[in-house]
Formats: sequence, C-alpha cells, structure tokens
Amino acid sequence: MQDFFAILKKSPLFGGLKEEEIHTVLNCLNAQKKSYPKGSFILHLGERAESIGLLLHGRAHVVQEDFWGNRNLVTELTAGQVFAESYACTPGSILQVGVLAAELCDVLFLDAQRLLTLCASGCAFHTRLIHNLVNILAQKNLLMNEKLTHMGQRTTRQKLLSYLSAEAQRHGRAEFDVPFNRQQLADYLSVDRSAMSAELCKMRDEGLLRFRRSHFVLVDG
Amino acid sequence: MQDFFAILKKSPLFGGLKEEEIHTVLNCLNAQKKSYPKGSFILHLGERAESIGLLLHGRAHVVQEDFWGNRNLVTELTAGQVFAESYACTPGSILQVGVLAAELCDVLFLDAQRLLTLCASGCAFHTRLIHNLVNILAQKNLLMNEKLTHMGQRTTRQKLLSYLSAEAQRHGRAEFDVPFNRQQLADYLSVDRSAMSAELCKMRDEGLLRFRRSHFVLVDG
DNA sequence: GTTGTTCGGTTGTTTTTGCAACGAAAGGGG
DNA sequence: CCCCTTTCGTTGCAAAAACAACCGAACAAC
Repeated sequence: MQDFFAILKKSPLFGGLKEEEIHTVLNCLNAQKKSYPKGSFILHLGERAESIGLLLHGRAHVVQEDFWGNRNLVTELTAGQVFAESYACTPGSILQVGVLAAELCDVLFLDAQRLLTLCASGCAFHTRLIHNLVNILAQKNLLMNEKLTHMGQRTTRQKLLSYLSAEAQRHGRAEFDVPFNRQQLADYLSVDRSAMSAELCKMRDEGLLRFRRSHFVLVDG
Repeated sequence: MQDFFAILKKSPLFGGLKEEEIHTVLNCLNAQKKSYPKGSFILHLGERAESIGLLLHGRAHVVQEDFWGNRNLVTELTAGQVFAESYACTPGSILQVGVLAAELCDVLFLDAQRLLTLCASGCAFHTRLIHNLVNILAQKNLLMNEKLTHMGQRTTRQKLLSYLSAEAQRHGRAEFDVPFNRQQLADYLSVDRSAMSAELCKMRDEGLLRFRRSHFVLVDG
C-alpha cells in the first residue's frame, strides 16, 4: 500500500500532488482497482473505453490485431504508466487496440468524465489533475505530430534531414546530440538501419553534415 | 458581430454553448481579438505559445521551415478552426511551426491556463469548455495514432492493408466505402498514387480484396 | 455532340529501399 | 590484456518505390 502511493506520486497524472491529496481525489473520483492474471485482457479491442487506466503493478502489452488476425505489439506498459486516456476522453470511441497483461497486473481505473467535471465540493487538487491530464494529451500530440512530419517524408534522406533539422531547431544550434543510437533512430523513422547508416555517410561525404556516434553537426551551404 | 458568434457556436471549442454563455465565458477568460494583414505572421516559429488561437475570419497557413530554410505548408486553416492548442497546453513548449495569414485574418486568443483553471465564481459553462478542449486533443491523438500505425509500415502494400483493415474494423464489416479518392488516400499514406494504384490491383488479382472506386471488400482466406 | 476535367489504371525507367551478411571499432568486465 | 557484446559502417543484390507519361472511362458544362 506504501508502494501504491509511491507509484501514483511518480505517475504523470498525479504528479505534484501529496499523498493525502491523492487520497482525497481518489475518493472523489471513485477510482476502481482491479487485478488481472497473466495472459488476460485488461481492455478488449472493440470495447467502449470510458476509463483511464493506470498500471500500478506488473507489465502489460498494448497489442493491435488486424482484419486477418495478425497481432502486433505496439507498446509495453510498465508500472506508473497511463493508458487508454485518449479513448476515455473521446466519448463514444471504440478501442482499436487491446491491452494484455504480460504478467500479473494491478490496474487503477479512473472515470474520465468525472475527472473532467469538477466536483461540487470543489476539491482544489482536482484542478491540478485536469491540468496534468491535458498536459499528457497535449504533449503526446506534439510528439506524434513531429514524428508524423518526419515519417511523411518519402525517402530516407528526407526523413533524416527532417529529423535532424528539427533536432537542431530544438537545441537552437547546428551542433547537438541525438538521444538515439542508429537502430533506435531507424526504428523511430521507420526505415532500415543499414540503409539509413549508408545514407548518413553519403550525406556526410556530400558535405551536408558531420557526425560521430550520436553527435551531429549540420552544415549550411 | 453577428458573424462572430455564429463562427464560435460552430467551432469545436464552443460547441454546445449558447450565445450568452459564450459571452460570459469570453469575459471570464479575458479573450483577446486581433487582426492580421495578409502576409503577416500570426504566430512565429520559435515563440512560446501560451494562447489557443481561434480563426474568426480569413484563411491562414500553418507552415514549417527547416534548418536550411525550406518552407513547407502543413495545413490551411479556415474560419472556426482552432490552432496551436497543443502548444498552448504544454507549458514551456516552443512553436515548431509558424502561422501565416494567407489573407486578412481576425483571430481570437484564449489563455490556455485560464481556460483550464475554473474561475472562483465558477461559471457553469466553463466545465463544458474544458470538456470540449480535452475532446479536441484526445480526438486528434486518436487520429494521429492511427495514421502513425499505417505510415509506420514499410511497404505500400502493408500500409494499404493496415489502413483497409482499420477501416473494416471501424465499419464492423468487410465491405465499406473509404472517404478518399486515390490521390487523397496516397497523400494520407504518404505514398505515390500510381504505385499505390498498381499495388491495389495486384492485391485484387491475388484475391486479397475487391474494389470499385472508393468501395472496398476485404476477403479473408 | 463536343469539349474539358477528374479519376483511376497501366507501363517503363530510374532511384531507393530492404535485407542479409560481414568486419571494424568501441567499450565493459573479469 | 583478452574476451565478449554492442554499435556502426560497408557491400551486393533483389524487391519495391518514385516519377513521368499516357490512356481510357465517367461525367458535367457548353
């Protein structure tokens, strides 16, 4: 139970709240805690999702399944992470993914509509909670938006330039470190690692940029 | 001024609010209205964005500019549309895009932090506004997430299958219409139209699916 | 009926990618 | 210092994609 609040305090949703405040809010939200044995579904594809999930303990997999039944692992969730929040905040939406307990999981469910509607008694921490939730959504939005602009480029070279350019702008200078190694960068841009590596070297030979490991320098002609 | 409220009532942010309610909320939020001549920047790349923008009149372009100065049109905004909301809801974030007035524009700016913090007087419509904002963010999130799963596929065929499969699941049946023509679908998936068309026909010849124009039928083996 | 436009399919060529395999360099422990 | 693992660069080849150009059908406007 000590564990319980430790996880919550570190989660992005309850960040900035004290233990007693979390306690108050949980009551006010009528939060439900449930356990799931390994291999069982926490959320099923095709369901309506009205609750935000928060993984208290264990590991879970967000999986996709297409028309022909091919399964695809999207993300691995670990303790403290929030899931299904976009679905829960979109009334009437249908889950396009399933969430599968990879081991024994404890999950806290929070009703999204309640969370967004301030209680009449007006507990002050509630506002903080709404801020946190909006932050989570908005931040994900920005990240996905950025990734989309890179991935929308046609060639590996263009994807790289788009990414590196954005990274340079973020740092405010043409020299910077990227937080990925080659394999991770290739995965992020959804291209082949070796082809990407070759393309990077070609660009270096053409004088567009210099690099060593994860350290890059862009050159303007 | 009649025009003004007509636009707002139809905007996703103020949907479900009556004219007087909007009036109250606007006061309570201290909304600012500004005009921008054609060709001027409504928001500059690199700026901090603390306000949500709402285009009241005119057309504006969301543009990107990379390290080497290449400009790229991301979206065209028309009256009623909300912009920069993800930035405004992410404290400390820096605009990675600029917003350029394509013609004379009237813009309403709403302070995001205020919008998310219920006023002490507790105007009831405020809650509705928060719901609307969260809906906008969450919905965009779902859309981008879906697009990312399609675009993350390596080949045109896989992208098509991912998209068509999702569309079939959304409709709950293997026969459905897609809301795109070929060019639009190709743009959405970020592939070449003619290559995509060829791939579709190849898949049809292999018996994976049938189609005519925008009407598709998926076949399971 | 004729014209113009939009849409989708087809073809051929060039470029790019994915994939697999290999080797060199870097870095961490024992 | 040596062994082992991870990370990157390199190459060759087959598959796929991009690009451009063209054709025919459907449809609306004149």
